[in-house]
Amino acid sequence: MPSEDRKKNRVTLLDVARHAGVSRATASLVIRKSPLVGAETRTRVEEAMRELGYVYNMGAARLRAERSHTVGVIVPNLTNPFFAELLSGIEAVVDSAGMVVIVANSGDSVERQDRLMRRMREHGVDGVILCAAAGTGPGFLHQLTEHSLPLVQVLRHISDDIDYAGVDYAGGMRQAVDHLASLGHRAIAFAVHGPVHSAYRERVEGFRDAMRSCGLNPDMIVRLPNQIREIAAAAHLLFDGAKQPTAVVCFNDVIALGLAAGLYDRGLRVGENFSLVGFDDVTDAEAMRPRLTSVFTAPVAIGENAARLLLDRLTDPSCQPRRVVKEPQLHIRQSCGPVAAPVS
Amino acid sequence: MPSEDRKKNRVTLLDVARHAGVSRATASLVIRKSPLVGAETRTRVEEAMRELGYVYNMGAARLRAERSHTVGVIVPNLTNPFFAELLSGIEAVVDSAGMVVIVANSGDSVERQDRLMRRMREHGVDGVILCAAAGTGPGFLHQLTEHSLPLVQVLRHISDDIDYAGVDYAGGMRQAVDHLASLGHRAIAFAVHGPVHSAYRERVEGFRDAMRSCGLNPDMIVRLPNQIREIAAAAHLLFDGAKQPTAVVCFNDVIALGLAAGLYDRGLRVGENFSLVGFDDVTDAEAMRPRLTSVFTAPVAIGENAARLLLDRLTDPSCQPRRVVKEPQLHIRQSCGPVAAPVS
DNA sequence: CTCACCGTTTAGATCGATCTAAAAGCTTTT
DNA sequence: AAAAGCTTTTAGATCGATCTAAACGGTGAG
Repeated sequence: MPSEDRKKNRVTLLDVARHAGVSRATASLVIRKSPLVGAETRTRVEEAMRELGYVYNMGAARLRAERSHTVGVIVPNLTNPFFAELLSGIEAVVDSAGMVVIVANSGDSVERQDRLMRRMREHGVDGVILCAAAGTGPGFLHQLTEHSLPLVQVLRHISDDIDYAGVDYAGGMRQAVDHLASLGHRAIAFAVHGPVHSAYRERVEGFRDAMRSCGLNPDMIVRLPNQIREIAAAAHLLFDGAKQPTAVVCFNDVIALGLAAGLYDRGLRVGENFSLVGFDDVTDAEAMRPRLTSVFTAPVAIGENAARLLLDRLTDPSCQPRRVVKEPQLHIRQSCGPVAAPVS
Repeated sequence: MPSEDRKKNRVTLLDVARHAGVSRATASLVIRKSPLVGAETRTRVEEAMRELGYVYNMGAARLRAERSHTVGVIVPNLTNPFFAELLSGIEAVVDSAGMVVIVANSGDSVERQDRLMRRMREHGVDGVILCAAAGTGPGFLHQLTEHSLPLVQVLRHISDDIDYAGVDYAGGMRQAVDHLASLGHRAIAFAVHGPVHSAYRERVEGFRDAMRSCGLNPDMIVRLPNQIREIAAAAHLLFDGAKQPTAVVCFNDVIALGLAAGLYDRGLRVGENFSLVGFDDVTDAEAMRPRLTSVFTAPVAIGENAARLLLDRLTDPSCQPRRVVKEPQLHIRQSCGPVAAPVS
């Protein structure tokens, strides 16, 4: 019977209102669960929505209300499992606040990051969670907040004036070094790779401070290839220096896994005549043999923290900038042992 | 007064037009790179945009043009590195088409998936890439496409009438089984876990078919715990049956890594007296020792395929449903060897 | 009887872009 | 000189919601 062939099948709020015998405004109030509307009217409208199969049009709402129920997330690398877990934590909290996540990958390039940030603003996101690309200056961030775009830094810290959710890398390094020192190790190397950003510097400085406060030489820092598959073959770099390490702290678990493989290839037995500590504690740490002792940095929890920080700021845009820094935790497994005879 | 700034300071297309001495409509044409507008006018408008610091308002544009430049992606698990790579491939293609990705996590629950899909429609996404939660019926998908929502299935195949990007799991299984058979293995188990969905069934059936066509018993299917950390301890399940396997094909690399650890704990030497083939070829396959022989399923490329499929459908919504099925590739490394003396 | 007041409902303006159809400016043809 | 044809520009309607300020019906106080 209803053969009024509308160009679009789209059901609008006006259709719902008419069907329920009220005005557009009232129907709008029902949707937004306003207490202003009478109980009987409410049920009538809700029923009409159901009968017509109405779907809310955020786009129209956002235009008027200047609220998009959308948050942007920019990370430097989506394939890294660590960022995947971070994203997962963010998504969970954002979703439960009834909002959605727009995700983008800066590939650690500031130019791309610039473009993406512009796109985020074009899409009218209510706020952005940013793991800044290496080389991002504080000016870039302040420029955004001055455009009154709520912003949260995650994992990489650029400016004190802007919310930040991250990890106490220095504390994590202290735990790793203390653990190795307590096993008798004195020549401990630090294996790094990847782009240089605030988290990188914090880890390196954290390692050096920890070594110094144990009275050990903090300068055995070994740079490895960025390509994951080249790490194993580069394990020899650990022993190219003057002083021969008996243990190594790794910048992350990717390096730890690569080095474990490379050390195995060189005939060393990790956990017996060489010790290895990872960083991040990805799920593989538990799966490899020997099980990897690693500093757990709880990426999912950090993502949740970042999202909560942003949601808080959305409700009160003028509150003081906050820092939420999570204490990591050393998970001791099998990859470290007492210091053994020096290796040739 | 930053909140007031937001309203007052917002530069609209009208401001740009006035500043350039043209009408709103002309300015709009310039933005959309229409050939209709004169060269001199174009540069004048572009200059005005730059001077005023104009940012495009997608929200307003979408309302009128019914195009949001947004695609939804729903995956069953964000923390799984495999899906992270998939997402990465999708994001790259979508981004280079000038659109953005809204990502959501169904947690393999059809109820959540239902909610998320509704939210996607509320946000007016132009299309959705869906890795359907286990238990999703074809009716759910058809209901969506009948609402004229462009849809692409990825990795899990529910309906033939809807675009699909995935992997030839059966072909991958054939390669894995053939490889083991050529090494002399005749008692080959298949280790599975996780929820049952189309990809699950395809892998299981692929394995069974491959075994049958080698004249081998296809029924040694061993179910392992879903929890990653429990897999290693469950390795004994492989040997609980009547027939003792000399090799195992794994449902994915997560299982392979877990079993490798568990077999090591039982004193078996993978690649020497027991053989192991993984599936997916995550980056860790290369990093573990012995290096894992695994079937590479190219998640990034599949994500790219899915995104391209969706973009094509957006430009021509009425084209025939297509299937893009990628052929996986067996990466032979060190975890398989010739059949050895039966294990006790 | 009027007025103020309450909870509820509504008409009409509004957000910032795009679309449509027509006008304006120019050249070329009749 | 008028008509026709082309390119370029524009006014005004429009998308589907929210916001504002006022109206509405009913009650109780003055």
